[in-house]
Amino acid sequence: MMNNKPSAKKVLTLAVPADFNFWHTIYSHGWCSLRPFFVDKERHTFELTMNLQHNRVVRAVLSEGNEGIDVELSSSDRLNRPLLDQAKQTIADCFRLSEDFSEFFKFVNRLPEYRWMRRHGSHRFLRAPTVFEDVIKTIATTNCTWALTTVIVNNLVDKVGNRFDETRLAFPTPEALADVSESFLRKEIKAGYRAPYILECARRVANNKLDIETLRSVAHDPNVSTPDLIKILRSIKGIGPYSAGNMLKVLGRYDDLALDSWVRQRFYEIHSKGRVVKDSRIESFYKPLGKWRGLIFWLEMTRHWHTQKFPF
DNA sequence: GCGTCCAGGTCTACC
DNA sequence: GGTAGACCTGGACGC
Repeated sequence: MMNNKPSAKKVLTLAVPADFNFWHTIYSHGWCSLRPFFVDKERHTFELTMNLQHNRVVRAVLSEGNEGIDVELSSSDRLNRPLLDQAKQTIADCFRLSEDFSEFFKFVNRLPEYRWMRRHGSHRFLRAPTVFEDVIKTIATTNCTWALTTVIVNNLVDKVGNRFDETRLAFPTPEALADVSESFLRKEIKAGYRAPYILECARRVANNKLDIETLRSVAHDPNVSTPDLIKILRSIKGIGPYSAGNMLKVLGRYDDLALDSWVRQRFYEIHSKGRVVKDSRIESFYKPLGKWRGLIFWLEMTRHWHTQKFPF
């Protein structure tokens, strides 16, 4: 769908919880530097372009306001009440504004070495408008440099995404991705051996064989165990132990460390004077932190990012 | 300039 | 169940 002439605009403010920190949430992990997200360091705004109902593409420019998140919405279509509500809900989901962290704060408050996490405000993992987008981006992070991840995601958005205007596009829908060929994903998107994984996931979602968008609510269901949730995630080809752990955090479960080479290196620097240690050593180090260990681990590894407004 | 290594891993075959 | 090898790409590094 071509939305070349954005005509409708709407300005509003989203209320935020008391523990919310706008920039620390945006820089909670690397997602903010992957399109369609965009950090404008000159204007101090955060942009996202999203697919909404009936294939409409809406752009949101967000900034830190006195009363919450100031939002400027643009669309080529009339921003009627249902579209407006969906845009607000999508932004709230990306920032996970409805997630209650009071239990986490009580937990870290008992631990002097982690008490700073209560005031820090980077505990809400930024996530994409859809679980599908989070999964495809996670697959794009595996076994490659961050530079290649950026190339893959940029190509997906530029070549398969829904257009908002000349330069801004939303992430491809499962239906759009399901329609491309494996060779296109390999050669044009540079996804390499990940191509069949991306394609299979898109086709399963597009054909209603995988109900991926319910996973956010499933993750908050206390009756679903983490091993069961991992089993569901691992059923998606291309999602291995690291990717499942990363997805758990994005979904809202924190009892997995999601070890990759970057966090391992950070652990070595912080806790073993740069000396390489076994994964089991890292696991046992954080085991006493129970269901919050994945979150505490990540916040500790990335604490240095937040000494500046734009860490990367 | 060229070759090699490895990076924010996963899958499959084989034992 | 554990492990070795293959897999795309591109940047860093040594020569």
